[in-house]
Amino acid sequence: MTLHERSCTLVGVSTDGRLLKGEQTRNVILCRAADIASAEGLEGLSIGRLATELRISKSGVFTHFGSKEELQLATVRKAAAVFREHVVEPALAVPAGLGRVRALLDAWQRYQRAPVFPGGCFFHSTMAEFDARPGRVRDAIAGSQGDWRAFMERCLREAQESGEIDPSADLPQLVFELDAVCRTGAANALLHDDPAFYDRAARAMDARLAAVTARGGPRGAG
Amino acid sequence: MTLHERSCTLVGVSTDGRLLKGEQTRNVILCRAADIASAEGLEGLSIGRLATELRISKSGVFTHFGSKEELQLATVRKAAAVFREHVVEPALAVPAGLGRVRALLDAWQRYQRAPVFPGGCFFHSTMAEFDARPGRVRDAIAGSQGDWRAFMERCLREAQESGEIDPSADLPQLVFELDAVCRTGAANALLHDDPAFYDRAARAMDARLAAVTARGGPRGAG
DNA sequence: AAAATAAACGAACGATCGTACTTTCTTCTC
DNA sequence: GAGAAGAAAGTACGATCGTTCGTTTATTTT
Repeated sequence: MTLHERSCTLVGVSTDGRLLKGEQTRNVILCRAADIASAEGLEGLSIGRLATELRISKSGVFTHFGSKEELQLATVRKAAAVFREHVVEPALAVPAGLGRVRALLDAWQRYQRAPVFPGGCFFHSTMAEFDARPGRVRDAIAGSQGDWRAFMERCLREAQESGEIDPSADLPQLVFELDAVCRTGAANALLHDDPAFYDRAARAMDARLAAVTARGGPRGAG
Repeated sequence: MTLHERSCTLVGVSTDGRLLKGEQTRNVILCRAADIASAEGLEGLSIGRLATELRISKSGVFTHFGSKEELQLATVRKAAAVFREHVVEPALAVPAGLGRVRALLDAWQRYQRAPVFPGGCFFHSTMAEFDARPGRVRDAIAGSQGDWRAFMERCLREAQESGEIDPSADLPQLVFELDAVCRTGAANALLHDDPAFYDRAARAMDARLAAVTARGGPRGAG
């Protein structure tokens, strides 16, 4: 292996491409961290607890990240990857247009209902936790949140350009309302232990979408 | 003063009706506690920090509540009282009907924008924090949340009964959507430090209300 | 003003927090 | 398989957490 090849390898990856032991452990830690943080928040996440639950020494957990803030940032990135896997990728598997929009919203609602995170959507929890706490963690969360809305808007725009969505529809506004309704539905369902809120959210989302897919052109501000 | 009169006096109130010193202090503590919790969460709220900021001894703070959970519960009740004062009472000052509905939504949006809590709406923060954490605190938050939606629905029903709102409108669904949009707008405004989200929320709320106040009867699922 | 009660203090507890070390063991590379 | 590199353990630190206690100071009632 030449020097150039060597310097190009990723950290945590062995010479023959497999994952290094440390990288596997790091991943195990982050999976658990995202689970905990979805229920207890990113501050409730503690290195000692992580170590106890995973039967690793506290310093063993710590050295993977170097600081709690770095652990929190890595956890946010991990959660974003999980979200992409469960929601974004299923949508990308469908051709652009209204079908993809439907696939996206379906996958999103399935993700909210399914216990992929034990404490509900990771981003709903942590966004409320950090929205008034400036810093790198908040920025990371805000970034993920922005990416998500941008992706939703892109899917809607594709459907708009193919003529399946009213050309006069205000897409950022639509994205905002879909986001609001879906996340609030899931939060209420959890808080009141009542799945009916998922249905309310679904109904609202269907209505929003129906209002901009009517054949007869624009129909009010709806 | 008879024995009966004596036994009927409230705790923390002196014989001549004034507030006892302890009750005043307790109130000061709870005001600060609600402020902190709106930004840092009810778990981030710590007795030691409360004591330092208010220049009271830690034990002095503690004995007012007896446990952290009791402090959290008292803080939730205090925040609910503040919310009522800022949002519910201004609406009750207006005669029942569509006018009261408008007053309610106005007061609510003003409350979200104004820094009555430094960390945004207390209930948005704490609901996301406790929605997956069973216990008395979650029950208290869920109760307040339910009361709030019930009150909103009552105002809407008054307007419906007076013929100002479409009789076929699904009020619980409308309440859910108004709630979702308003709270998410405020949360996003804080997270991204962008007041435009308040306007998005306002636009969505106006549209929802307009859809059920149209003179020509029901117009689609809106 | 005296007696009774309430409120606040100050010190200490065990536990846990994040972080910093050194040491031991495992894993990868050559 | 030897040597290098990496991962995990172990221990200890200062700080802060919620809580308990006994004491002292304020306030209220008689």
